[in-house]
Amino acid sequence: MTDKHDIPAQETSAAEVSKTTEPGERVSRASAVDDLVDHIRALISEGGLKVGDSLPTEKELCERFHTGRNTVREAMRILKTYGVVKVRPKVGAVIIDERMARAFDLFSFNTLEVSRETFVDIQGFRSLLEVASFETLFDKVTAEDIAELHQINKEFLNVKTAVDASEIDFRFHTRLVAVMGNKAILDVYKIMKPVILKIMLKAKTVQTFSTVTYSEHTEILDALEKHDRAAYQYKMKSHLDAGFRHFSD
Amino acid sequence: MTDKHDIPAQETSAAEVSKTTEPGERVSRASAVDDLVDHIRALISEGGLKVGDSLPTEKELCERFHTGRNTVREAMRILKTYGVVKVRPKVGAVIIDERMARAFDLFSFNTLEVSRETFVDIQGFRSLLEVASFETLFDKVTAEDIAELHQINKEFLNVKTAVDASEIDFRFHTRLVAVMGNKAILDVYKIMKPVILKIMLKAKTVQTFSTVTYSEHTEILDALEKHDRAAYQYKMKSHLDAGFRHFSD
DNA sequence: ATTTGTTATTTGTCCAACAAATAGGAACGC
DNA sequence: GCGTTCCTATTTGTTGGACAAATAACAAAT
Repeated sequence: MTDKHDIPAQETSAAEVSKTTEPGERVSRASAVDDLVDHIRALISEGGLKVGDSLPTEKELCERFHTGRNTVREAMRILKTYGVVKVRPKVGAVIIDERMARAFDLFSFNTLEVSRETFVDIQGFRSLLEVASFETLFDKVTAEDIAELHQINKEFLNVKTAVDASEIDFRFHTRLVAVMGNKAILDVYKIMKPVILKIMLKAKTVQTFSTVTYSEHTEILDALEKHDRAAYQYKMKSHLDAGFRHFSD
Repeated sequence: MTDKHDIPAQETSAAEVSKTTEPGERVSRASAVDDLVDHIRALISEGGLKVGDSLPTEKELCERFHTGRNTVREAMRILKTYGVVKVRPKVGAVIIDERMARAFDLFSFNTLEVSRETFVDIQGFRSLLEVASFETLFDKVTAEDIAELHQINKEFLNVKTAVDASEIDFRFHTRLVAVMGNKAILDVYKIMKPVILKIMLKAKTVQTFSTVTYSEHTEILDALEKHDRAAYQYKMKSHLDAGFRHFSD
């Protein structure tokens, strides 16, 4: 159920009427808190507020949107959790942008194991971004890209822990995705980082990284450099599929 | 390791003491809400709770952790925002794992004033998700998918405004992406909705929707049904490229 | 068996009060 | 003038209580 505010859902039909009968007031379909979050977001966008600017105080928000302070506080709690505002007593709420950090926090949350479905979906996504994208990749890749990728790959050879190795592995794949020159795709890839790291770690030991992974990467780069579509697709696909071998649950 | 949800707040010096002096009670450095979030997280991991299991009611949490209900509610609001629990009246809080969707949400905050670069990137992304994905699409598509897609497409014929038409257009493409059965991909597609709608609206009038767009969709579906790769890629690619024709800025 | 209505429980919202933190100014001393 | 200390007003943090809204579980009626 789409109980969240992730879907704008215009729904301009003014069927029900606001109880407060304030002229020009929006009709609320969702909860008061979710409505308020939308209002505050609008306040930020339409007011052109930037990082460092202040939001109105809780009391002012209560008055402006005709709502209780607890509702305001729950809305602010959402924005705080999103990493969009930072609140301190007396000084109030100032706008920040720590969303990327928050995205990573979500999965360092050890309380919940990442589900197998999420793993499967993410690997499918990667397959699209790294295998099926070969057309764009071949189109845009430069000699500098290849050189940098080789550079990153070399770091496998003198790495100590599996965690460090998985970081390098991720850097390699991120750099590859970056070749496409598409910021939206790159951002999405970065958001998936925590899960991708878990996949990489689960599948490999340090030895594996410095031998198998290293040579697979090399083969992938060779195919990329030669614009050998069949080879690239085959190598990259089996490279990604390797992440699944160590799944049992 | 960012220990807190808000501000790390290093300050490990245990200068202050708990005022309640309850024996065995933890000394709280952070806020009551953050403490409670930690407690609930501990409750989840130590209790081995999985997706689908229920958490105690708000009242029980109040009693168990000696805190007020508003504090409990703010803590639950954090967990809800993390996508870790889903709360419904009467039923209470049930553990879920929607963290990936929430992570993608974070990044969907800038919907106002999209730059041309963003437009280009999003269209490139769509091209990957809808054109380059043909392998997966052909693999997973069913007769029901095709039927539903035709159903959605038919709605173009009796639509009044361009805004309504663009909604249908988006539904069509979303349903197509859903064929892949990958939740992560679908979530990403959904957060791109505001930008995609703008692209669709900018490129078309109502007439265009009910004629050109409708027939292009039909051709795409035919190619999809026949598993005609070349035709599908060509039709879909030119369909998406059409969105660019009306750009001038 | 299905529908309809009732009830008890749980979450949603609002209010009022007080505690804790602190920015900003006042008073003071040098 | 300049810095320090103290005070105060403002703002957020927490709690408890009250009522509304939603709804699962059950009972009653058809």
